[in-house]
Amino acid sequence: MMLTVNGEAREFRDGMNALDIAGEMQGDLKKKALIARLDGEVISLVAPIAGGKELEILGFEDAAGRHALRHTASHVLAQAVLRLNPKAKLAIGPAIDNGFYYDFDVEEPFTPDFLAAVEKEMQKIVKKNDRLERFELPREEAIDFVEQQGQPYKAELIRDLPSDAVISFYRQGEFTDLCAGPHLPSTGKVKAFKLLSIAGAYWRGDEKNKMLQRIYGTAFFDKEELDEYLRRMEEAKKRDHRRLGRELDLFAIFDEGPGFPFFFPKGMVLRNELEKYWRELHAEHGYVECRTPIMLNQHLWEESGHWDHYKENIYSTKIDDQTYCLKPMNCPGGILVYKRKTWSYRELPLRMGELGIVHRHELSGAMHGLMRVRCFTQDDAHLFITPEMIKDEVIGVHRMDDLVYNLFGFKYRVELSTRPENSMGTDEMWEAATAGLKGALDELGVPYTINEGDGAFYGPKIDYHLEDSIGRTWQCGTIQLDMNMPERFDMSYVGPDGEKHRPVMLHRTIYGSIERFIGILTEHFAGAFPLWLSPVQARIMTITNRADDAARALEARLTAEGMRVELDLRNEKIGFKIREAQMQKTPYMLVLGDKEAEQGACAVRSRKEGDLGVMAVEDLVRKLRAEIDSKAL
RNA sequence: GCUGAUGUAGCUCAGUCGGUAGAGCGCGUCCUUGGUAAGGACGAGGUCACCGGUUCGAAUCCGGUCAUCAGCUCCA
Repeated sequence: MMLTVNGEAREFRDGMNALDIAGEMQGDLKKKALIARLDGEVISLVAPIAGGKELEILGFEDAAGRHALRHTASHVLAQAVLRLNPKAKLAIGPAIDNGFYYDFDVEEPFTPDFLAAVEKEMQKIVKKNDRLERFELPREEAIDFVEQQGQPYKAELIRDLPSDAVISFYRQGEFTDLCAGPHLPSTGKVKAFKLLSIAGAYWRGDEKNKMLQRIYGTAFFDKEELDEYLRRMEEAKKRDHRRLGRELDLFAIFDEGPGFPFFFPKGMVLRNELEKYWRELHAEHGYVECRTPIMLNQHLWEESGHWDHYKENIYSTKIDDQTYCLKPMNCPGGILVYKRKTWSYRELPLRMGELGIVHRHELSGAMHGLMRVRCFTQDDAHLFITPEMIKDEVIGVHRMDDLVYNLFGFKYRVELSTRPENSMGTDEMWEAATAGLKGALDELGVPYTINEGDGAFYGPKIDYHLEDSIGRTWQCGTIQLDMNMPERFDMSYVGPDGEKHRPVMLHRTIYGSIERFIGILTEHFAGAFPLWLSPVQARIMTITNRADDAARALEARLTAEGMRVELDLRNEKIGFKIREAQMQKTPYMLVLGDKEAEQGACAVRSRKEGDLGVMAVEDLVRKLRAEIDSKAL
């Protein structure tokens, strides 16, 4: 059998699998090379390989290798659970980004003690180092096989596979699981693993289904990697915005208002700076701004379709026999602003922004610090455009998104969300709208994934996702193309032909919500915000009270420049004052002793670079001014 | 909303078998006037989340409620 291995043609015996081949090649391969790719696709090492194919032997460092490791770890987990609880029903157990999980249907929920016992049992399985063997069964035999094992969820999975699907199983010791692979060759390779948590999860991710018990874990090829990962997770917890919000005195959420965040004076500086930048940016890009009421008559929400599609999330109250709703979205208000007059095509595009406060009654379990709240400010905008303008306007909005995310040094991921089940409008509208967004993304050459059925009820959308400190992603920016609201509200503009035409609406945000964005920013910078955003930009501290007057003069000078300065005249040692300012992530610490007071200078310390030496006050002002104005990171 | 865990001082946490609470940091007063990440002494501060039950007696045991955390579902 001729096979091209790692780009080189080689002769092998018929019936060999990737593992055998890797074994024969041991001489020129690293011991770790145990994952393979066949004709570009990652395969199980124990799958048989025919001649005339391209085989690439990969190292464990490869992402596919880690994926196989974690998938094998999830099988070991399931095997261990079955040993301790033979009645457990297995659902699914995939590898995920940083680990793996397995879902079980059990009579009694798992306890932390059980988790520890499972981990011990897993160690036994790893020690035994059983080989994983792959085999295939025809559909009916496969169903019989899993039913004999008392695994109804597996039978359901097989029944839902397409009729031409290959149904494969992996066996290790006494345990066999339905699985497409690939896997590591034996359980002994799962050396460094840890079970992390227990959680509930609905069967097939549908809340109408039974809630199963999920065990999360992670696995690495060696102990050092695992320890390093666990250490990084611990470190990441220190960046948690809920913790930093309290430590840096920025914001908090109290029991008295679940999901309703409070912003303290320092947190308000962040908000105000973000809003100030937002207004400047939008003015530059041809936007105007409006403001619409927080509370509006229910009739408006019925007309917009929100009442039909979103009422579980709407807060409402009766006023003089009429029901009023706290707005969950800004668009109907914006539409009323649009409809106040007749528009000419000459006036379009109309780009109208609004920092709009919305209230949504989110499920209690969904709340998460500032990331998921019940009251937030969207940096919203509605673009009223002609159909011909769609592509250019979407591209224009994307460029603003890109500009803003780059300003903060964010990496972002783009998703295109298509028509959901519970939506309004015609197929034609949805197709046209989706094609419009797609066309813009393709023209921009932006990589994106498609999120089937996740659009807004009135139109498809492009979403921008940003990462938090532990790698969870949150949707921030969005561009939603809407041909439904203009129809429902009978909106129009007068075209060159003197006739009325239907405009198209673009709903969009860049920050998404000021609250969520501040949460992401706080974690991204670990509280050490760039100078232009820092709630306190400099802290002036004296060595003895003989420098107090000079310190006050310096404070006055910097304040006159519009800089945010704190004064620390306390009778404390300079080391202590520095420590506190450093822990508060103060960008600049300005130290004044006898020397500096005499010279009209100050000793400058940067939180990043440490002591920068003595600087004349006017030089300092210029330095800070330049850094603030450049919005440098 | 669902599954599990948690709730003690402003913060981080002890509190054994049921006998009405403790530390460190922070805060206040005083001493110390010092050169780039913690100077010292003394002091104040708690309806042990809330409601109910068991008990002679509950931070502790039981039930309920609320909130938080990790997920699921849903979403900016």
